[in-house]
Amino acid sequence: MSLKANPATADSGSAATREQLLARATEVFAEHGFRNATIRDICQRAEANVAAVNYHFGGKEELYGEVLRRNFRAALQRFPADGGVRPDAPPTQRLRGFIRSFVQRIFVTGPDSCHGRMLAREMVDPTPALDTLVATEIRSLAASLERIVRDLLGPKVGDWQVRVCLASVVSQIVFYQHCRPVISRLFPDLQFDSDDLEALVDHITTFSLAGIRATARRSP
Amino acid sequence: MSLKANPATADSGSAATREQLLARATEVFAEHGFRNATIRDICQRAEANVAAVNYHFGGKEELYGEVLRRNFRAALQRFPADGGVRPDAPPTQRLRGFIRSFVQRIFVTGPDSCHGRMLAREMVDPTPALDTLVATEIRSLAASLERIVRDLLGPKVGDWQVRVCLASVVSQIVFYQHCRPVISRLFPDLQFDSDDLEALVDHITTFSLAGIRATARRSP
DNA sequence: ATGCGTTTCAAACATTCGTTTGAAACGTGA
DNA sequence: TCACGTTTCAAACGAATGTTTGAAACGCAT
Repeated sequence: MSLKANPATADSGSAATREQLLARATEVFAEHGFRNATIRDICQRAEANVAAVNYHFGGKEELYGEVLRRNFRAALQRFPADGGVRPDAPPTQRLRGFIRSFVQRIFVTGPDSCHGRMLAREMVDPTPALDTLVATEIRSLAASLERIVRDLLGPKVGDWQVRVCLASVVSQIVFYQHCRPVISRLFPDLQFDSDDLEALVDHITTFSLAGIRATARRSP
Repeated sequence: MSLKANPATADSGSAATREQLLARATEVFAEHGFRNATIRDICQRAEANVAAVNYHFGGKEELYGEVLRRNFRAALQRFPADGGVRPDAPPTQRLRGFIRSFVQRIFVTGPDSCHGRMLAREMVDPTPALDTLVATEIRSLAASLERIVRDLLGPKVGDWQVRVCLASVVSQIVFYQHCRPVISRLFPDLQFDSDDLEALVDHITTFSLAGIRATARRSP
Protein backbone atom coordinates (compact mmCIF):
# COMPACT_ATOMS: atom_id res chain seq x y z
CA MET A 1 0.00 0.00 0.00
CA SER A 2 3.01 2.23 0.49
CA LEU A 3 4.78 2.90 -2.78
CA LYS A 4 2.59 0.76 -5.01
CA ALA A 5 1.15 2.72 -7.90
CA ASN A 6 -1.21 1.50 -10.58
CA PRO A 7 0.71 -1.07 -12.61
CA ALA A 8 -2.44 -2.23 -14.38
CA THR A 9 -2.42 0.79 -16.68
CA ALA A 10 1.29 0.65 -17.32
CA ASP A 11 2.15 -0.72 -20.73
CA SER A 12 5.92 -0.39 -20.89
CA GLY A 13 8.26 -3.24 -20.02
CA SER A 14 6.15 -3.69 -16.96
CA ALA A 15 3.42 -5.36 -18.99
CA ALA A 16 5.92 -7.87 -20.32
CA THR A 17 6.94 -8.78 -16.79
CA ARG A 18 3.29 -9.17 -15.86
CA GLU A 19 2.70 -11.49 -18.81
CA GLN A 20 5.75 -13.57 -18.04
CA LEU A 21 4.65 -13.89 -14.43
CA LEU A 22 1.18 -15.02 -15.48
CA ALA A 23 2.56 -17.52 -17.99
CA ARG A 24 5.12 -19.05 -15.68
CA ALA A 25 2.80 -18.98 -12.69
CA THR A 26 0.38 -21.06 -14.75
CA GLU A 27 2.99 -23.77 -15.14
CA VAL A 28 4.06 -23.71 -11.53
CA PHE A 29 0.55 -23.67 -10.11
CA ALA A 30 -0.41 -26.57 -12.37
CA GLU A 31 2.63 -28.54 -11.28
CA HIS A 32 2.50 -27.93 -7.56
CA GLY A 33 -0.89 -26.43 -6.70
CA PHE A 34 -1.52 -23.12 -5.04
CA ARG A 35 -0.07 -23.87 -1.66
CA ASN A 36 3.04 -25.75 -2.72
CA ALA A 37 3.91 -23.45 -5.56
CA THR A 38 6.58 -20.99 -4.53
CA ILE A 39 6.84 -17.39 -5.56
CA ARG A 40 10.56 -17.84 -5.89
CA ASP A 41 10.06 -20.61 -8.44
CA ILE A 42 7.62 -18.51 -10.45
CA CYS A 43 9.82 -15.44 -10.42
CA GLN A 44 12.91 -17.41 -11.29
CA ARG A 45 11.23 -18.88 -14.40
CA ALA A 46 9.88 -15.45 -15.30
CA GLU A 47 13.33 -13.96 -14.79
CA ALA A 48 11.89 -11.49 -12.36
CA ASN A 49 12.60 -10.53 -8.81
CA VAL A 50 10.87 -12.25 -5.91
CA ALA A 51 9.11 -9.01 -5.09
CA ALA A 52 7.58 -8.79 -8.56
CA VAL A 53 4.52 -10.86 -7.69
CA ASN A 54 3.65 -8.70 -4.74
CA TYR A 55 4.26 -5.57 -6.74
CA HIS A 56 2.21 -6.53 -9.80
CA PHE A 57 -0.57 -8.58 -8.23
CA GLY A 58 -0.56 -7.77 -4.55
CA GLY A 59 0.22 -11.27 -3.41
CA LYS A 60 0.30 -14.96 -4.22
CA GLU A 61 -3.43 -15.48 -3.84
CA GLU A 62 -4.40 -12.67 -6.20
CA LEU A 63 -1.96 -13.95 -8.79
CA TYR A 64 -3.43 -17.42 -8.51
CA GLY A 65 -6.98 -16.17 -8.91
CA GLU A 66 -6.08 -14.34 -12.09
CA VAL A 67 -4.16 -17.32 -13.47
CA LEU A 68 -7.04 -19.70 -12.80
CA ARG A 69 -9.71 -17.48 -14.38
CA ARG A 70 -7.54 -16.63 -17.35
CA ASN A 71 -6.68 -20.21 -18.22
CA PHE A 72 -10.16 -21.57 -17.75
CA ARG A 73 -11.53 -18.96 -20.12
CA ALA A 74 -8.77 -19.61 -22.63
CA ALA A 75 -9.49 -23.34 -22.67
CA LEU A 76 -13.22 -22.70 -22.98
CA GLN A 77 -12.61 -20.32 -25.84
CA ARG A 78 -10.40 -22.78 -27.68
CA PHE A 79 -12.81 -25.67 -27.12
CA PRO A 80 -16.29 -24.14 -26.75
CA ALA A 81 -18.85 -25.87 -24.58
CA ASP A 82 -21.11 -26.78 -27.50
CA GLY A 83 -18.27 -28.39 -29.44
CA GLY A 84 -19.25 -26.42 -32.50
CA VAL A 85 -22.68 -28.05 -32.72
CA ARG A 86 -25.65 -25.75 -33.37
CA PRO A 87 -28.09 -25.29 -30.45
CA ASP A 88 -30.94 -26.48 -32.66
CA ALA A 89 -29.22 -29.74 -33.55
CA PRO A 90 -30.69 -32.96 -32.15
CA PRO A 91 -29.68 -33.58 -28.54
CA THR A 92 -27.64 -36.67 -29.41
CA GLN A 93 -25.39 -34.56 -31.61
CA ARG A 94 -25.22 -31.80 -29.03
CA LEU A 95 -24.21 -34.37 -26.42
CA ARG A 96 -21.44 -35.61 -28.65
CA GLY A 97 -20.24 -32.04 -29.21
CA PHE A 98 -20.20 -31.33 -25.50
CA ILE A 99 -18.29 -34.52 -24.72
CA ARG A 100 -15.87 -33.96 -27.58
CA SER A 101 -14.94 -30.47 -26.46
CA PHE A 102 -14.64 -31.57 -22.85
CA VAL A 103 -12.37 -34.48 -23.76
CA GLN A 104 -10.21 -32.15 -25.80
CA ARG A 105 -9.90 -29.73 -22.93
CA ILE A 106 -8.80 -32.60 -20.70
CA PHE A 107 -6.35 -34.22 -23.10
CA VAL A 108 -4.89 -31.13 -24.73
CA THR A 109 -1.14 -30.84 -24.40
CA GLY A 110 0.93 -27.72 -23.99
CA PRO A 111 0.15 -24.62 -21.93
CA ASP A 112 -3.63 -25.10 -22.23
CA SER A 113 -3.32 -28.37 -20.33
CA CYS A 114 -2.62 -26.45 -17.14
CA HIS A 115 -6.17 -25.38 -16.41
CA GLY A 116 -7.35 -28.97 -16.04
CA ARG A 117 -4.62 -29.79 -13.60
CA MET A 118 -5.26 -26.64 -11.62
CA LEU A 119 -8.95 -27.44 -11.47
CA ALA A 120 -8.16 -30.97 -10.31
CA ARG A 121 -6.11 -29.50 -7.50
CA GLU A 122 -8.99 -27.25 -6.50
CA MET A 123 -10.97 -30.44 -5.89
CA VAL A 124 -8.74 -31.52 -3.05
CA ASP A 125 -7.64 -28.11 -1.80
CA PRO A 126 -10.31 -25.57 -2.71
CA THR A 127 -9.23 -21.96 -2.63
CA PRO A 128 -11.49 -18.88 -2.62
CA ALA A 129 -10.86 -18.72 -6.36
CA LEU A 130 -13.01 -21.82 -6.85
CA ASP A 131 -16.16 -20.04 -5.71
CA THR A 132 -15.64 -17.38 -8.34
CA LEU A 133 -14.89 -19.96 -11.00
CA VAL A 134 -17.98 -22.02 -10.25
CA ALA A 135 -20.17 -18.93 -10.23
CA THR A 136 -18.83 -17.40 -13.43
CA GLU A 137 -17.84 -20.34 -15.62
CA ILE A 138 -18.65 -23.83 -14.40
CA ARG A 139 -22.30 -23.14 -13.60
CA SER A 140 -23.07 -22.10 -17.16
CA LEU A 141 -21.16 -25.11 -18.43
CA ALA A 142 -23.29 -27.38 -16.29
CA ALA A 143 -26.43 -25.61 -17.44
CA SER A 144 -25.63 -26.23 -21.08
CA LEU A 145 -25.18 -29.95 -20.43
CA GLU A 146 -28.37 -29.96 -18.38
CA ARG A 147 -30.36 -28.68 -21.35
CA ILE A 148 -29.03 -31.51 -23.48
CA VAL A 149 -29.70 -34.17 -20.88
CA ARG A 150 -33.21 -32.86 -20.21
CA ASP A 151 -33.99 -33.00 -23.90
CA LEU A 152 -32.82 -36.60 -23.94
CA LEU A 153 -34.60 -37.62 -20.76
CA GLY A 154 -37.91 -36.01 -21.61
CA PRO A 155 -40.07 -33.72 -19.49
CA LYS A 156 -41.36 -36.32 -17.03
CA VAL A 157 -38.03 -37.06 -15.36
CA GLY A 158 -37.35 -35.38 -12.04
CA ASP A 159 -34.50 -33.05 -11.09
CA TRP A 160 -32.69 -35.69 -9.08
CA GLN A 161 -32.47 -38.07 -12.02
CA VAL A 162 -31.28 -35.23 -14.23
CA ARG A 163 -28.51 -34.37 -11.83
CA VAL A 164 -27.15 -37.87 -11.43
CA CYS A 165 -27.18 -38.21 -15.21
CA LEU A 166 -25.19 -35.00 -15.48
CA ALA A 167 -22.74 -36.50 -13.03
CA SER A 168 -22.55 -39.80 -14.90
CA VAL A 169 -21.68 -38.03 -18.14
CA VAL A 170 -19.16 -35.55 -16.79
CA SER A 171 -17.52 -38.11 -14.53
CA GLN A 172 -16.52 -40.33 -17.43
CA ILE A 173 -14.58 -37.44 -18.93
CA VAL A 174 -12.91 -35.90 -15.92
CA PHE A 175 -11.94 -39.38 -14.74
CA TYR A 176 -9.02 -39.34 -17.15
CA GLN A 177 -7.80 -36.14 -15.57
CA HIS A 178 -8.41 -36.92 -11.91
CA CYS A 179 -7.29 -40.55 -11.88
CA ARG A 180 -4.41 -40.38 -14.30
CA PRO A 181 -1.84 -41.54 -11.74
CA VAL A 182 -3.77 -44.75 -11.11
CA ILE A 183 -4.57 -45.30 -14.79
CA SER A 184 -0.97 -44.90 -15.85
CA ARG A 185 0.16 -47.30 -13.13
CA LEU A 186 -2.48 -49.91 -13.89
CA PHE A 187 -1.98 -49.72 -17.65
CA PRO A 188 1.50 -48.30 -18.30
CA ASP A 189 1.19 -48.91 -22.02
CA LEU A 190 -2.14 -47.12 -22.34
CA GLN A 191 -1.89 -43.92 -24.34
CA PHE A 192 -4.29 -41.78 -26.27
CA ASP A 193 -3.29 -40.44 -29.65
CA SER A 194 -5.76 -38.34 -31.59
CA ASP A 195 -7.43 -41.41 -33.11
CA ASP A 196 -7.86 -42.98 -29.70
CA LEU A 197 -9.31 -39.70 -28.51
CA GLU A 198 -12.01 -39.84 -31.15
CA ALA A 199 -12.70 -43.43 -30.18
CA LEU A 200 -12.91 -42.35 -26.56
CA VAL A 201 -15.41 -39.64 -27.47
CA ASP A 202 -17.41 -42.27 -29.32
CA HIS A 203 -17.32 -44.59 -26.36
CA ILE A 204 -18.36 -42.01 -23.78
CA THR A 205 -21.12 -40.76 -26.06
CA THR A 206 -22.46 -44.23 -26.74
CA PHE A 207 -22.16 -45.26 -23.11
CA SER A 208 -23.86 -42.08 -21.91
CA LEU A 209 -26.66 -42.13 -24.43
CA ALA A 210 -27.52 -45.69 -23.50
CA GLY A 211 -27.32 -44.83 -19.83
CA ILE A 212 -29.52 -41.76 -20.18
CA ARG A 213 -32.12 -43.66 -22.17
CA ALA A 214 -32.15 -46.47 -19.65
CA THR A 215 -32.64 -43.92 -16.89
CA ALA A 216 -35.52 -42.33 -18.78
CA ARG A 217 -37.09 -45.73 -19.33
CA ARG A 218 -36.88 -46.60 -15.66
CA SER A 219 -37.84 -43.26 -14.16
CA PRO A 220 -41.50 -42.34 -14.79
CA MET B 1 19.87 -44.66 13.61
CA SER B 2 21.63 -43.64 16.80
CA LEU B 3 19.58 -44.50 19.87
CA LYS B 4 16.59 -45.98 18.12
CA ALA B 5 15.76 -49.44 19.38
CA ASN B 6 13.05 -51.76 18.10
CA PRO B 7 9.75 -50.09 19.02
CA ALA B 8 7.78 -52.50 16.86
CA THR B 9 8.02 -55.26 19.42
CA ALA B 10 7.32 -53.02 22.37
CA ASP B 11 3.85 -53.45 23.79
CA SER B 12 3.82 -51.21 26.81
CA GLY B 13 2.51 -47.65 26.73
CA SER B 14 4.59 -47.26 23.62
CA ALA B 15 2.09 -49.22 21.57
CA ALA B 16 -0.69 -46.89 22.70
CA THR B 17 1.32 -43.90 21.50
CA ARG B 18 1.88 -45.63 18.19
CA GLU B 19 -1.82 -46.27 17.77
CA GLN B 20 -2.75 -42.70 18.65
CA LEU B 21 -0.21 -41.41 16.17
CA LEU B 22 -1.62 -43.63 13.42
CA ALA B 23 -5.20 -42.64 14.22
CA ARG B 24 -4.58 -38.91 14.38
CA ALA B 25 -2.22 -38.97 11.44
CA THR B 26 -5.04 -40.49 9.40
CA GLU B 27 -7.21 -37.46 10.13
CA VAL B 28 -4.51 -34.94 9.46
CA PHE B 29 -3.29 -36.56 6.24
CA ALA B 30 -6.86 -36.77 4.99
CA GLU B 31 -7.46 -33.12 5.80
CA HIS B 32 -4.26 -31.63 4.46
CA GLY B 33 -2.52 -34.24 2.33
CA PHE B 34 0.95 -35.61 2.87
CA ARG B 35 2.93 -32.50 2.15
CA ASN B 36 0.76 -29.97 3.96
CA ALA B 37 0.12 -32.12 6.98
CA THR B 38 2.44 -31.19 9.81
CA ILE B 39 4.01 -33.51 12.29
CA ARG B 40 3.34 -30.94 14.98
CA ASP B 41 -0.38 -31.08 14.24
CA ILE B 42 -0.41 -34.87 14.34
CA CYS B 43 1.57 -35.08 17.56
CA GLN B 44 -0.52 -32.41 19.23
CA ARG B 45 -3.74 -34.32 18.52
CA ALA B 46 -2.10 -37.55 19.63
CA GLU B 47 -0.87 -35.80 22.79
CA ALA B 48 2.64 -36.87 21.97
CA ASN B 49 5.92 -35.10 21.53
CA VAL B 50 7.03 -33.82 18.13
CA ALA B 51 9.85 -36.33 18.14
CA ALA B 52 7.43 -39.25 18.55
CA VAL B 53 6.83 -39.70 14.82
CA ASN B 54 10.52 -39.94 14.08
CA TYR B 55 11.04 -42.27 16.99
CA HIS B 56 8.19 -44.67 16.21
CA PHE B 57 8.10 -44.59 12.43
CA GLY B 58 11.41 -43.13 11.33
CA GLY B 59 9.92 -40.12 9.59
CA LYS B 60 6.89 -38.47 8.08
CA GLU B 61 6.95 -40.46 4.86
CA GLU B 62 7.09 -43.84 6.57
CA LEU B 63 4.19 -42.86 8.81
CA TYR B 64 2.18 -41.79 5.80
CA GLY B 65 2.81 -45.03 3.96
CA GLU B 66 1.63 -47.05 6.90
CA VAL B 67 -1.45 -44.86 7.38
CA LEU B 68 -2.43 -45.14 3.73
CA ARG B 69 -2.06 -48.91 3.52
CA ARG B 70 -3.79 -49.47 6.83
CA ASN B 71 -6.85 -47.38 6.00
CA PHE B 72 -7.27 -48.71 2.50
CA ARG B 73 -7.28 -52.26 3.82
CA ALA B 74 -9.69 -51.35 6.61
CA ALA B 75 -12.16 -49.82 4.16
CA LEU B 76 -11.85 -52.77 1.83
CA GLN B 77 -12.44 -55.14 4.70
CA ARG B 78 -15.52 -53.28 5.89
CA PHE B 79 -16.92 -53.01 2.37
CA PRO B 80 -15.53 -55.95 0.38
CA ALA B 81 -14.98 -55.59 -3.33
CA ASP B 82 -17.69 -58.08 -4.26
CA GLY B 83 -20.30 -56.32 -2.13
CA GLY B 84 -21.27 -59.60 -0.54
CA VAL B 85 -22.38 -61.10 -3.85
CA ARG B 86 -21.25 -64.63 -4.65
CA PRO B 87 -18.69 -65.03 -7.48
CA ASP B 88 -21.06 -67.40 -9.28
CA ALA B 89 -23.93 -64.92 -9.26
CA PRO B 90 -24.97 -63.44 -12.61
CA PRO B 91 -22.71 -60.58 -13.70
CA THR B 92 -25.47 -57.98 -13.37
CA GLN B 93 -25.78 -58.76 -9.69
CA ARG B 94 -22.04 -58.84 -9.24
CA LEU B 95 -21.80 -55.44 -10.90
CA ARG B 96 -24.38 -54.05 -8.53
CA GLY B 97 -22.49 -55.49 -5.56
CA PHE B 98 -19.23 -53.97 -6.73
CA ILE B 99 -20.81 -50.57 -7.26
CA ARG B 100 -22.67 -50.71 -3.97
CA SER B 101 -19.54 -51.43 -1.95
CA PHE B 102 -17.58 -48.79 -3.81
CA VAL B 103 -20.26 -46.16 -3.21
CA GLN B 104 -20.32 -47.05 0.45
CA ARG B 105 -16.56 -46.70 0.71
CA ILE B 106 -16.84 -43.26 -0.86
CA PHE B 107 -19.79 -41.98 1.15
CA VAL B 108 -19.01 -43.55 4.51
CA THR B 109 -18.68 -41.05 7.34
CA GLY B 110 -16.39 -41.21 10.31
CA PRO B 111 -12.78 -42.37 10.42
CA ASP B 112 -13.19 -44.74 7.48
CA SER B 113 -13.93 -41.76 5.26
CA CYS B 114 -10.30 -40.72 5.42
CA HIS B 115 -8.91 -43.31 3.01
CA GLY B 116 -10.97 -41.93 0.13
CA ARG B 117 -9.78 -38.42 0.71
CA MET B 118 -6.20 -39.56 1.01
CA LEU B 119 -6.49 -41.48 -2.24
CA ALA B 120 -7.98 -38.43 -3.93
CA ARG B 121 -4.97 -36.45 -2.83
CA GLU B 122 -2.64 -39.07 -4.25
CA MET B 123 -4.24 -38.32 -7.63
CA VAL B 124 -2.87 -34.79 -7.70
CA ASP B 125 0.27 -35.30 -5.65
CA PRO B 126 1.36 -38.91 -5.97
CA THR B 127 3.77 -40.16 -3.33
CA PRO B 128 5.87 -43.31 -3.45
CA ALA B 129 3.15 -44.91 -1.33
CA LEU B 130 0.80 -44.88 -4.33
CA ASP B 131 2.94 -47.34 -6.27
CA THR B 132 2.72 -49.80 -3.41
CA LEU B 133 -1.02 -49.27 -3.05
CA VAL B 134 -1.71 -49.80 -6.73
CA ALA B 135 0.41 -52.92 -6.80
CA THR B 136 -1.02 -54.52 -3.68
CA GLU B 137 -4.64 -53.37 -3.52
CA ILE B 138 -6.01 -51.38 -6.43
CA ARG B 139 -4.84 -53.77 -9.14
CA SER B 140 -6.79 -56.67 -7.69
CA LEU B 141 -9.81 -54.40 -7.25
CA ALA B 142 -9.63 -53.47 -10.91
CA ALA B 143 -9.22 -57.12 -11.87
CA SER B 144 -12.38 -58.10 -10.05
CA LEU B 145 -14.36 -55.44 -11.89
CA GLU B 146 -12.74 -56.49 -15.15
CA ARG B 147 -14.05 -60.03 -14.73
CA ILE B 148 -17.56 -58.68 -14.28
CA VAL B 149 -17.36 -56.35 -17.24
CA ARG B 150 -15.89 -59.05 -19.48
CA ASP B 151 -18.72 -61.37 -18.59
CA LEU B 152 -21.17 -58.65 -19.54
CA LEU B 153 -19.41 -57.63 -22.73
CA GLY B 154 -18.88 -61.14 -24.03
CA PRO B 155 -15.71 -62.75 -25.38
CA LYS B 156 -15.55 -60.91 -28.69
CA VAL B 157 -14.89 -57.45 -27.27
CA GLY B 158 -11.32 -56.19 -27.30
CA ASP B 159 -9.14 -55.11 -24.39
CA TRP B 160 -9.44 -51.44 -25.24
CA GLN B 161 -13.22 -51.51 -25.06
CA VAL B 162 -13.03 -53.40 -21.78
CA ARG B 163 -10.74 -50.82 -20.27
CA VAL B 164 -12.80 -47.78 -21.20
CA CYS B 165 -15.85 -49.57 -19.83
CA LEU B 166 -14.02 -50.14 -16.57
CA ALA B 167 -13.23 -46.45 -16.54
CA SER B 168 -16.81 -45.48 -17.28
CA VAL B 169 -18.12 -47.52 -14.37
CA VAL B 170 -15.55 -46.51 -11.79
CA SER B 171 -15.59 -42.88 -12.83
CA GLN B 172 -19.26 -42.47 -11.99
CA ILE B 173 -18.53 -43.54 -8.42
CA VAL B 174 -15.31 -41.74 -7.64
CA PHE B 175 -16.76 -38.59 -9.20
CA TYR B 176 -18.62 -37.91 -5.97
CA GLN B 177 -15.35 -38.04 -4.11
CA HIS B 178 -13.12 -36.17 -6.51
CA CYS B 179 -15.54 -33.42 -7.53
CA ARG B 180 -17.33 -32.84 -4.26
CA PRO B 181 -16.24 -29.18 -4.02
CA VAL B 182 -17.86 -28.38 -7.36
CA ILE B 183 -20.95 -30.49 -6.70
CA SER B 184 -21.59 -28.86 -3.35
CA ARG B 185 -21.18 -25.41 -4.88
CA LEU B 186 -23.39 -26.12 -7.87
CA PHE B 187 -26.10 -27.81 -5.81
CA PRO B 188 -25.74 -26.62 -2.21
CA ASP B 189 -28.93 -28.40 -1.18
CA LEU B 190 -27.87 -31.74 -2.62
CA GLN B 191 -27.26 -34.36 0.04
CA PHE B 192 -27.22 -38.12 0.16
CA ASP B 193 -28.90 -39.90 3.02
CA SER B 194 -28.88 -43.68 3.06
CA ASP B 195 -32.01 -43.89 0.87
CA ASP B 196 -30.47 -41.56 -1.69
CA LEU B 197 -27.35 -43.70 -1.61
CA GLU B 198 -29.35 -46.78 -2.58
CA ALA B 199 -30.98 -44.76 -5.33
CA LEU B 200 -27.55 -43.65 -6.46
CA VAL B 201 -26.35 -47.24 -6.57
CA ASP B 202 -29.42 -48.10 -8.63
CA HIS B 203 -28.74 -45.24 -11.00
CA ILE B 204 -25.08 -46.02 -11.54
CA THR B 205 -25.86 -49.71 -12.01
CA THR B 206 -28.64 -49.03 -14.51
CA PHE B 207 -26.61 -46.43 -16.34
CA SER B 208 -23.54 -48.66 -16.48
CA LEU B 209 -25.38 -51.80 -17.55
CA ALA B 210 -27.03 -49.93 -20.41
CA GLY B 211 -23.71 -48.39 -21.36
CA ILE B 212 -21.88 -51.70 -21.31
CA ARG B 213 -24.53 -53.42 -23.39
CA ALA B 214 -24.51 -50.60 -25.90
CA THR B 215 -20.73 -50.91 -26.12
CA ALA B 216 -21.00 -54.66 -26.68
CA ARG B 217 -23.63 -54.13 -29.36
CA ARG B 218 -21.44 -51.63 -31.18
CA SER B 219 -18.09 -53.31 -30.83
CA PRO B 220 -17.80 -56.56 -32.80
C1' DA C 1 19.75 17.32 -19.27
C1' DT C 2 16.54 17.29 -15.55
C1' DG C 3 12.99 15.62 -12.48
C1' DC C 4 9.73 12.37 -11.09
C1' DG C 5 6.76 8.52 -11.11
C1' DT C 6 7.39 3.62 -12.23
C1' DT C 7 9.67 -0.63 -11.96
C1' DT C 8 13.34 -3.68 -10.39
C1' DC C 9 16.49 -5.44 -7.13
C1' DA C 10 19.22 -7.64 -3.21
C1' DA C 11 18.67 -8.17 1.39
C1' DA C 12 16.33 -9.01 5.38
C1' DC C 13 12.17 -10.38 8.33
C1' DA C 14 9.13 -13.30 10.62
C1' DT C 15 7.10 -17.93 10.38
C1' DT C 16 6.86 -22.56 9.81
C1' DC C 17 8.55 -26.95 8.63
C1' DG C 18 10.94 -31.92 9.50
C1' DT C 19 14.37 -33.52 12.01
C1' DT C 20 17.97 -33.95 15.59
C1' DT C 21 19.75 -33.88 20.17
C1' DG C 22 20.83 -34.94 24.84
C1' DA C 23 18.84 -35.31 28.97
C1' DA C 24 14.97 -36.69 31.88
C1' DA C 25 11.31 -40.00 33.03
C1' DC C 26 9.68 -44.53 32.85
C1' DG C 27 9.35 -49.51 33.40
C1' DT C 28 11.02 -53.91 34.35
C1' DG C 29 13.96 -57.89 35.45
C1' DA C 30 17.65 -58.98 38.67
C1' DT D 1 16.80 -51.12 45.37
C1' DC D 2 19.45 -50.93 41.45
C1' DA D 3 20.75 -50.89 36.63
C1' DC D 4 19.68 -50.62 32.00
C1' DG D 5 17.02 -50.47 27.86
C1' DT D 6 12.91 -47.97 26.34
C1' DT D 7 10.21 -44.03 25.77
C1' DT D 8 9.20 -39.11 26.27
C1' DC D 9 10.37 -34.43 26.38
C1' DA D 10 11.80 -29.38 25.66
C1' DA D 11 14.88 -27.10 22.98
C1' DA D 12 17.29 -26.11 19.11
C1' DC D 13 18.90 -26.59 14.12
C1' DG D 14 18.88 -25.70 9.29
C1' DA D 15 16.16 -24.98 5.47
C1' DA D 16 12.34 -22.91 3.05
C1' DT D 17 8.36 -19.87 2.73
C1' DG D 18 5.53 -15.18 1.67
C1' DT D 19 6.19 -10.69 2.36
C1' DT D 20 8.42 -6.19 3.33
C1' DT D 21 11.87 -2.67 2.73
C1' DG D 22 14.63 1.03 1.05
C1' DA D 23 17.54 2.03 -2.38
C1' DA D 24 18.92 1.70 -7.17
C1' DA D 25 17.73 1.70 -12.10
C1' DC D 26 14.72 2.96 -15.57
C1' DG D 27 11.68 5.69 -18.83
C1' DC D 28 9.73 9.51 -20.46
C1' DA D 29 7.63 14.26 -20.49
C1' DT D 30 9.39 18.72 -19.68
